[in-house]
Amino acid sequence: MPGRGRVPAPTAHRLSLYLRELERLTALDRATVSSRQLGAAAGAADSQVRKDLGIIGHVGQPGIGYRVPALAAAIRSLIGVDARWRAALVGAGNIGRALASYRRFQEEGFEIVAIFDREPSVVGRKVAGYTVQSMDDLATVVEREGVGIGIIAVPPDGAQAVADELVAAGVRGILNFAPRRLRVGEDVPTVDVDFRSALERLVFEVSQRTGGKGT
Amino acid sequence: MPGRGRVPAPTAHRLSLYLRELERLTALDRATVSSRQLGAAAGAADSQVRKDLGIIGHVGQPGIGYRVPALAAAIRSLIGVDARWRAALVGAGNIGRALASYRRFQEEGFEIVAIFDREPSVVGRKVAGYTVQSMDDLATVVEREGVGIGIIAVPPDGAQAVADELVAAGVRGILNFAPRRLRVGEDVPTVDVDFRSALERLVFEVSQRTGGKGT
DNA sequence: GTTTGTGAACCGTTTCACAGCA
DNA sequence: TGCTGTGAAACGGTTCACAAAC
Repeated sequence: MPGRGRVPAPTAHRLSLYLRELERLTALDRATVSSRQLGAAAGAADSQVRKDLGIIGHVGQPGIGYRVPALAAAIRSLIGVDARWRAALVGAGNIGRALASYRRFQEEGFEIVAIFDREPSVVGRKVAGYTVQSMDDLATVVEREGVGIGIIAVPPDGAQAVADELVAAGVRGILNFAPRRLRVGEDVPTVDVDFRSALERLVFEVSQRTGGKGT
Repeated sequence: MPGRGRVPAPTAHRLSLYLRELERLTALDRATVSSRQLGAAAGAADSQVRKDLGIIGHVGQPGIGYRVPALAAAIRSLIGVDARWRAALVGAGNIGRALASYRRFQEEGFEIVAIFDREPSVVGRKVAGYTVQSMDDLATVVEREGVGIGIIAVPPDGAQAVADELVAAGVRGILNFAPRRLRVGEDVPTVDVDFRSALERLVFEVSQRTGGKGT
């Protein structure tokens, strides 16, 4: 597997979408896919798909396409989801509870091993089968359980403090659901998921498209 | 307000982040911001911020910066969130329930007016103060309540059918939480929010950064 | 001195086009 | 014929640099 060079961010995002489609095709017992089909599922041109997959190496067969299981395995290996990842979730509010119950994570090699909350009245409560723990135990649990990823699902004002604690505890990456940009070291990647921003982007598109506003 | 030209997608996204920061500054009673401050809050260069805000017109004052309330109002107007937007939520599962309870939406001019679910056993149940309605009533409610936005929070296999029904009912844009690309008409914009894809992007970054996988 | 607004240069991704292979 | 792999061209967003304004 050659091509250990820099992978552009847009490509990384699309690889994830290709994998999603490959898993669907696996369930349907399809043996091969063309770059065109893959592109349709990810909203990309076929030439784009071939460029993206080029970083993996020569995995396609001219005239045939890509072998579904082999390509899925190659992408998983490249992304790093062929290994198991253990995550700590901070925040037992609405979003935190939904994430804790979200089956799809577990199915894909991600495992939430513990839930934390700053609020004393919430600590000790049962949430989706987990007992909410105190932030005081964060560092201990991260080390003992070998947690690699922190998930932040707390209100914006508390997000930075939680991020600092997660980094100090030894987490290697953060998934942030709080609508606030986190300041962390260069060596700790952060990915933001912001519902409101997504909704605003949508409303903007709608307004541009139809001119009118509201409703 | 000139500059009614095409707005690049990355710019639209950043405008939303600028607005987020402007609201924070408003709460702090700050009168002005510089492009540098705004950039820090959105992860962009100061020159980038000035270019982005350039589409609004001459809103900044050299030597001073941008007036917080005026800029916030200008961005809101540009995005279209100065008007109220009514949304219909489809899917009363984990994510749907979290979204229904998510206060931040309501605060910002977005209002979920009804929740629907295909599952008969769920219809009629109370969720976050709403009574879950049958999909049969979708078109009626969309028209009667003047719903402009559809939110999809159902499993992937049902997403496309729901999208079709929403479009047929007259929705003007779709916020999609299902991990599946939707095929809808060009005139109905779609914005995807995909947790798993976000997690995979994060894991990829971590793997690249540290070389190692897992944990 | 500080900070905006903007044309120009820069850079990286996307698209094109076609040779090569099944 | 169908489809991949890949240089080369095209495109569009980002960064630079500086004149103008406060």
